[in-house]
Amino acid sequence: MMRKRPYTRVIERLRGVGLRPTRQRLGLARILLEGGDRHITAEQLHGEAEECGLRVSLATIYNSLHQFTEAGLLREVVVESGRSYFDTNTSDHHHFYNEDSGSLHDIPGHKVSVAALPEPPEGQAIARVDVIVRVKNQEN
Amino acid sequence: MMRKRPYTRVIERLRGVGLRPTRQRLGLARILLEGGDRHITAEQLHGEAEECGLRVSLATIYNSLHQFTEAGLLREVVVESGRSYFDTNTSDHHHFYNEDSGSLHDIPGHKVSVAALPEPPEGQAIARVDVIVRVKNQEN
DNA sequence: GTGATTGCAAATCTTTTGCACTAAA
DNA sequence: TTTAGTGCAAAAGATTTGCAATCAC
Repeated sequence: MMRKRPYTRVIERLRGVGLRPTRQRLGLARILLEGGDRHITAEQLHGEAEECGLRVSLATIYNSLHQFTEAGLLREVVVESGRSYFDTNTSDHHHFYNEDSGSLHDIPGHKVSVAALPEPPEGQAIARVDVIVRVKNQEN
Repeated sequence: MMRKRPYTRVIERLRGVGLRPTRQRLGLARILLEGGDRHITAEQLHGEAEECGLRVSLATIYNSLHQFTEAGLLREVVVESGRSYFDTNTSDHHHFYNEDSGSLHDIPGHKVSVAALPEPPEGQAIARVDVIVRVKNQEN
């Protein structure tokens, strides 16, 4: 009833992190930020954009994913060389990664405790701690 | 004094995991297994092989790295999409990864404790838990 | 011998780049 | 306007593949 300008929230969100809300960024942000938590590759996002009727080149997909990540709207998850996943859940958490299927699932941060980390080498500061629990199907 | 056949140990090691000790595999195994603990890429290993006067194609480097990993002689460490590191230390441990320099350092397994892991999803078993402590140079 | 292994070159796949064109402010 | 953003096509890497030649046993 009150939504005269339906995407106001996403537009504000982009502006808030210093990104001009172009048609492409707006469309991608809606796909990424309005669904629930998910893990997506550049190629998948490209496919979803097309399904939504949004015309975006792969180059722009990559640009946007990196800009969103830099801005803190996404988080990059590296579990497999040669393919990057982007996680729409930016809160403190870790991952289950199934090496057979390639599927990723969140583990809430409070479910894992990493204790007694050693000090990082001189002149370096911890940016993040990633815990990846690699699982396999029991059949194999 | 007693070493009539100098590479016997490496040959046995390869045979032990079911790999025929060819000239290439033997040379690579010596580079990889006889130095201390290290993290190496396919390209780096290729370079070192050449320095040692060992002629090996990149295809064989990749084949060998994967065969050695499968056999438990190496461990693959994924910290960055688009580049694989192979770790000659196969004991229980984790890693510091410097995102500025790309350098990897071991953290002994007993220095980190991961507590209270949730059960993996139905029908799946934990294969390994990787902890990657991402650090950055303080200047940046 | 003969089956495993290798090398080469081409192919594949993901990601990045350069630059002319387009659009947001 | 004018500067940021986009698309395209080409380039760049890393890794894989197909297949004939070679090697270990």
